[in-house]
Amino acid sequence: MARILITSALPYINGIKHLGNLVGSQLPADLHARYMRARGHEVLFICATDEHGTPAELAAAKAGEPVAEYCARMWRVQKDIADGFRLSFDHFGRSSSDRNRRLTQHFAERLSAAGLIDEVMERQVYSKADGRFLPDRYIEGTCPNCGYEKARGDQCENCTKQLDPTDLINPRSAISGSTDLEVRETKHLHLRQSAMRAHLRDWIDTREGWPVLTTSIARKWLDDGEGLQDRSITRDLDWGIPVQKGEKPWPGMEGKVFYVWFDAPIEYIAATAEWADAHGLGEDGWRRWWRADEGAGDVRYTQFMGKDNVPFHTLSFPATLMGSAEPWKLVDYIKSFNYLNYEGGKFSTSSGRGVFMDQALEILPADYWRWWLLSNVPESSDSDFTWESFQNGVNKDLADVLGNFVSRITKFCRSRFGEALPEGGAPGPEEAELAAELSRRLAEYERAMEAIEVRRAAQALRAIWVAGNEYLQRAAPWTKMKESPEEAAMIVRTGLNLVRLYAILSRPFIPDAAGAMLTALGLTENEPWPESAEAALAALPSGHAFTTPDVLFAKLDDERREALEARFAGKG
RNA sequence: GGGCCCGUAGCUCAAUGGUCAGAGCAGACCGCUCAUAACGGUUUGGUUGGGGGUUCAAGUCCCUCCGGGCCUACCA
Repeated sequence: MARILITSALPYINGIKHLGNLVGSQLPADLHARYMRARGHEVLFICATDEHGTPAELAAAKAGEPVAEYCARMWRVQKDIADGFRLSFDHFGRSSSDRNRRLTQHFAERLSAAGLIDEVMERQVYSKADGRFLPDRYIEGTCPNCGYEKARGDQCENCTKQLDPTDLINPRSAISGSTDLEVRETKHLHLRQSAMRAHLRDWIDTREGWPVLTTSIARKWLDDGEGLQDRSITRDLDWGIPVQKGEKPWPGMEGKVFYVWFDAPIEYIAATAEWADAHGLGEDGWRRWWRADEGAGDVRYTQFMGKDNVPFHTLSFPATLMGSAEPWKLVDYIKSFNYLNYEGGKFSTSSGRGVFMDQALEILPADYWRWWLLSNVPESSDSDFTWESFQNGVNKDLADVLGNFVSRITKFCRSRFGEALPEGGAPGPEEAELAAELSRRLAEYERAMEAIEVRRAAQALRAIWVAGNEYLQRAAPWTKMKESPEEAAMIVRTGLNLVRLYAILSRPFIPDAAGAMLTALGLTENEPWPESAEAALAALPSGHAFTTPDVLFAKLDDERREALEARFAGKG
C-alpha cells in the first residue's frame, strides 16, 4: 500500500467548462484516483475552483453580482456538475479560501526572505472609464502591422504578430470601449525565476519517464531567447489575495493582490488543508501529504493538466516551492494532455459550439461520456469529438459488447435456472482458456493503469469484455442444456462471475454502470480487486441470488444523433 | 519569426533500431439463436506524406521538402 496524492488542474470559476476541459485533467485524474483506491492505496484526490483574476471580476459584473457571491454560486454549479460526472474528489476547494490566503502570503514571505522577489516599477495601461488597469488582452486597437482593427494588446490574431499595447493604433478598452486610456506607473513583485533556472533545469532533467509534451514545454521556457524570465506575481485588482509578507503588511504594495497564477497552484496545498479542516484532522492531517519532513516522504504525487498549464506546473510552481527553502513535496509525475476539438474545430463558448458539461449530462448519463472521452483522450496528439464517433463508440463498446453480455447471461440464467447461480458441473478446458486469456488481459490492463496510459487501458478493458462474449460463444450453454444441464449450469455460473469481475474492473471508467451490475448481483462496492482470474471466475458460489438488471446502456440512434449534431453546431 | 509535436489500412490509433508493420471501427463472407437486429469466426485493405542518407537491419535515427496542429510568458 502506497500513499497517492493526485491533483487535477483547477477549473477557472468563470462559466461552465466544456468536454475538452473535462477530458484534459479532471476525468483522467479521477480514473487514476479510482483505480488506485481500488488497488487498496491510500489516495487523496484534490481539486478546486480557480477564482481570482480579471475574468472573474468581469463575469461577476456582467451577471450583476458582487464577485464573491458570483464565485460562491459558480463554485456550487461546478461542484454539482463534477458530482454529476462522478468525479471522486476527496475535496473540491476554492482558491479564495482563507487557507489559500494564508499559505500564499506565507510563500511570498519565504520567497522574499530568500531574496527571490524583486520590486519592479512597471508602466501599464490604465482605463479611467473602467477604473482599472487593463491586462494586455483587454486592450484593443488597430494592428500597426496589418491594419486589423480588432487586434489585442498582446498579439494580433489576424497576422499573429506579437504586440505591445503601446504599439496599437487607436487603442481602446475591450471592456468598455473607452479610449480614455493612459500609461501609469505601478509597482509589482517579480518572482526571480531566472535565478532558479539552473536548479529548475537540473530538476526537470532528472525526471524520468515524463511525457515528451511535459518536458519539451518546460525546456522551451527554460532555454527560449534569454532563458527563463522573471515573472510578475501581483496585479492591480480588488478580487484576490492581498499582497502581504505572511501576516505582516508589505509596504508599497497596499491595495494589490497576488496574480492568479501565483496563488492557484498553492491552492493544491491549501485545498488539502481545507479537507483536513473539514474532517477535523488537524495540521498534521494535511502536512503529512505535503511536507517531506512531516511524513510526505513516501507520497507519490501526480498532477493532471492540459498542455496550456504545463509551464506553470513545471517551472513557476516548483520555483515557488523550492524557493521557499522549506521541504515541500514536489510533483513526481506530470501527466499532460493535448486538446480535444469538436467536429474538426475548436470548442467555442462565445458561439455555442460544442458540448458543455451541464448539457452533456442532460443528454446522456455520465458513464457514456466518461467511456468515450477516456477511450479517446488526447494523449499523444489533439483528438476530435464527433457525434458519429461518439455514437459508434458507446453503441459498440458499451451497449453491444458489455451491456449485451450482461443481458444475455442474466436472462439466459433466469429463463433456464431462475435468478440464482445454478449448481453442478466443474470447470474444464474452456474455462481454463478463458482464465488464461483474462490473466493476460488483466495484466495488460493493470500495467496501463499503473502507467496512466489511458487509451491503452481502455483497450485492455474492452478486450476483457470481449473475452466474455467469446467464451459464451465457444461454451454455448444453450446447446449444452440439451445434453448436459450440469455443464450448462457451470458455464452460466462462470458467466455470472464474469459480470462481477467486469463490474470491479470497469468501475474506474464507468462507476454507475459498475454499481448497477454489483447491485444486480446483490453485492456492494466493497468487492475487492481480483487476486487472479481463476479465483474471480469462482468467487460467487452456486445458490447466490441475483436480479436481472435493466438494459445497462441504451443505444444512441441515428435520428437523435443528427438532432444533437444540429443542436451543437454553433451559430456560425 | 522561433520552438515543439504529429503524418502508418477508408476512419481512430499501436508498434525498447530487429520475425511477415498490428488492433478496434467500417466493408465482405460464414456461423450462432442465449442476448439490446446483439454475439462469434474468417477475410479484403499498406510504396508507413515525398526525396536523400546512416546501418547487417529504418515506420523508428540524421538531413531536406510538403502537409497538419500546438505553444510563444498579461486569458486562465
